[in-house]
Amino acid sequence: MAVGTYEITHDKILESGKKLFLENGYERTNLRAICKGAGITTGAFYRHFDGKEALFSALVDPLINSIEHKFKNATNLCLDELSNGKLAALDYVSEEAIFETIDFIFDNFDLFKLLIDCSDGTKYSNFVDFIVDLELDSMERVSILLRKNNIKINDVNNNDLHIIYHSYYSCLFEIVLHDYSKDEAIRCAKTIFDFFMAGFHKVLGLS
Amino acid sequence: MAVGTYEITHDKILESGKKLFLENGYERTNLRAICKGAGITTGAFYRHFDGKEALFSALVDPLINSIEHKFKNATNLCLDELSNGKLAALDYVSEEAIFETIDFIFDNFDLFKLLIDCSDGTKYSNFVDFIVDLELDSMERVSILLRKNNIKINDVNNNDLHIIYHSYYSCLFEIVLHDYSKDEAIRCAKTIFDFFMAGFHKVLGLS
Amino acid sequence: MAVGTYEITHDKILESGKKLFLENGYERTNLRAICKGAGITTGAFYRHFDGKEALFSALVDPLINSIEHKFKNATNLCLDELSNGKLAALDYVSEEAIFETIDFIFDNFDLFKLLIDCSDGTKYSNFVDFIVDLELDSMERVSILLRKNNIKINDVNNNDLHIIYHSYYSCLFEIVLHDYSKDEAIRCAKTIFDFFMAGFHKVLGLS
Amino acid sequence: MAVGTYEITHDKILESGKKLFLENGYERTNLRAICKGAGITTGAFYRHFDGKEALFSALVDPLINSIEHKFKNATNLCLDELSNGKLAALDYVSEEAIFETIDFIFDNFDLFKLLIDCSDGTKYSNFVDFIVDLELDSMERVSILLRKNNIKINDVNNNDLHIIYHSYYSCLFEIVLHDYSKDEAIRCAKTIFDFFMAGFHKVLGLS
DNA sequence: GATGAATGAGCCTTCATTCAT
DNA sequence: TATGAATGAAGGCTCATTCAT
Repeated sequence: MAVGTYEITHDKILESGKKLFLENGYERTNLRAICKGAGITTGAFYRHFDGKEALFSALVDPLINSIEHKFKNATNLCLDELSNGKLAALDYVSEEAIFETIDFIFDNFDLFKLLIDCSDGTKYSNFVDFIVDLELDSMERVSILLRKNNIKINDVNNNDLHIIYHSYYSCLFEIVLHDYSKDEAIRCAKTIFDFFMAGFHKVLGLS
Repeated sequence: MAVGTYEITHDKILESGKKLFLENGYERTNLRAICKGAGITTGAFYRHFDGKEALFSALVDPLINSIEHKFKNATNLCLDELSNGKLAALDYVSEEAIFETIDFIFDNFDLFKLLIDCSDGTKYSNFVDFIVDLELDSMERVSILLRKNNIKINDVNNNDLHIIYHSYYSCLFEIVLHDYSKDEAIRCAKTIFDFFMAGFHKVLGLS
Repeated sequence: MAVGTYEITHDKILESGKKLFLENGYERTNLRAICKGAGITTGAFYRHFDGKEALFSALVDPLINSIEHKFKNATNLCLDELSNGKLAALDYVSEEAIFETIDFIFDNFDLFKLLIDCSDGTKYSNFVDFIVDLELDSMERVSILLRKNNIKINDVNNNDLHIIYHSYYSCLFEIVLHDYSKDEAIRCAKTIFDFFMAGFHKVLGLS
Repeated sequence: MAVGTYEITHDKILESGKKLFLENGYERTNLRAICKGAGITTGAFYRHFDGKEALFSALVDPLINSIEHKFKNATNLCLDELSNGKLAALDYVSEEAIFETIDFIFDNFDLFKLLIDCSDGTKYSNFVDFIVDLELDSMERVSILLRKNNIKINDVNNNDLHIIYHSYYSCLFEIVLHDYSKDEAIRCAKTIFDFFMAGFHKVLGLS
């Protein structure tokens, strides 16, 4: 598969942009620096992206889509199993699931860092809230099914839940962003899993 | 105590700065607007503050100092009591303590919001980490004393603790920043207290 | 009346802008050149005007308002006299009136040139149409009154009238913009008055 | 006559250029858009035209030449007939002639619109003046001959004549540019013919 | 001491044109 | 010969800060 100069430059811009956004944040990064980093002039940039925000989006949108997809799939899987009477699906927030998430974050380390730490001034500045909303949507659909199956689950105020899940995801992201090695991250994840599961059981009233 | 025009102007600048930083964030707020809001000229501004960042510091440093002070006092009190054999001090992260914290945050609502949500681009952008470091310093000194008294407490990796406490404080701040009324905030705090205490007990191995 | 440096600079910008807009047209004039002509930096410019188009508006709006005012007054005067039975008011497009108009255009020579020849790219690019609309509005109100007084006036298609009046006003403006001396302009106006009056009488069926 | 791909591309560029110039005017149209519209690359464009202005010229020059030709022919015809004693030639500004002109403008609608409304920023921006100069040249030659034949014709100042004819042609073009249907345009032309003929007779002193 | 006009470097973006491939 | 990526100068505009008055 031949790769033309367009693709090469395109990637150089993405790379340079990612590097500088990570270093300085979105707003404090200027286009000239990105272009210099990519070895091109500012004029050339606009052949590849519509502007600074578009570059940020190009970096980050694939991850956003991937996350949405993952949530949708996980939820559907969970609902299917519950419909089929397999209550074990409840454990979809299992230790295993967390490790998968850690894996996923590690695989997209830079992009997560971009979204969490460097997105101030873009439409992505509330990324964690976006994730939490996905989670709560999913949770609500699962809860309805659980109650139909006469499984008790505490009725927690939705805003409180939001805050708790915000905390949970922030925490997950912190693991990765703390410059842990992956092994350390996994060890840490175990601790955090214990920590939060205790909380979830307490608050949601899971047995 | 007479208050001269200097002080009046000074306060007006602080107020205008606070208002605009809260609305737009540090970076997207411009000095001219702050001056206009304070009813002064840009030239006059520099008689009061060394620049934009200095204004932000002036707003926020008192709170920072106050927090440092509070931590130091609480820690010393705790250590004193432990030295005197009163182990109940362990409960200093009690429900009551959380309510005190909530109170404190509410009393300094704007400044906390400034530090947490609007400090991007200043040296305060990692405010929560600063808080967590205070907490962990305190904790370490307490732990040492506890172990001397043969009270078992799990040995948790310091970075993991950092992450967990980061999560904890983020969560506390979120309560306030969610535009809850104070009553709602207190109700929410109860939930969150239950949630996190479960986690702390689990991870620290408190009985 | 003291004139501060602000006013001096303000006027210098207006002057420089007018000069360059007249020389190159709105679009081909750049702000840096205007500023250079005014002896200031681009930054200083924005203390005086919100931007390039705002500068153009500042130059031209007083004239626009003045024209609107003139039309309103003339129309009301005419309607009053007609109501009082003074049919001579019909002659408000008299030779005398044209000379007044010529005077007025000469007194605002640069601004008219700006609006007619140099406004491409601004919201004023259809200035002559604006004038014609004022004229036709006025005309319609007068016509209604005339017909009430049983004075016959041909019913000309409104679009045709628009075109004719467009032609008439373009012509008036051309007199001035042709770099005539005022004396020559007045002589020319006489010719043009004869020319157009013949046409108006023919088409409107005035006796 | 075979038409190669070169010719096809050439025409596509002309078409795309015409379309976009008409939509946005010369200056606000950019070459990249023209190329995109023609389905070619910017590089290819320069194989066909020397630049943006050259493209505009290529669109418009044939019409300019055709107009010049028409004027020359009409003048010569008129002069011939006058030489032969056929004074009726004077009527070459007849109703019929106007309709012919209207026809001609309609047949070249886009190009006229280009020259009149969209040529700002090109050397064609004073198209109407160009036409008027042709008319006046012609007129002068006819006038000389008329006077030789002892036919009286008022001696009108040349600049005044320029202004009047400018008005006349602007008006003619307005008919077409007003988005009239052809039938409406012809009706309007009748009105305008009456209007201007009255003026011409008055000013030139034609019987 | 206060004023506020001015600075000047910097920002993002546009575009006719060129030239290595 | 055609491509289209790249140029590079210019555009309008912003803003923390300075300094003559």
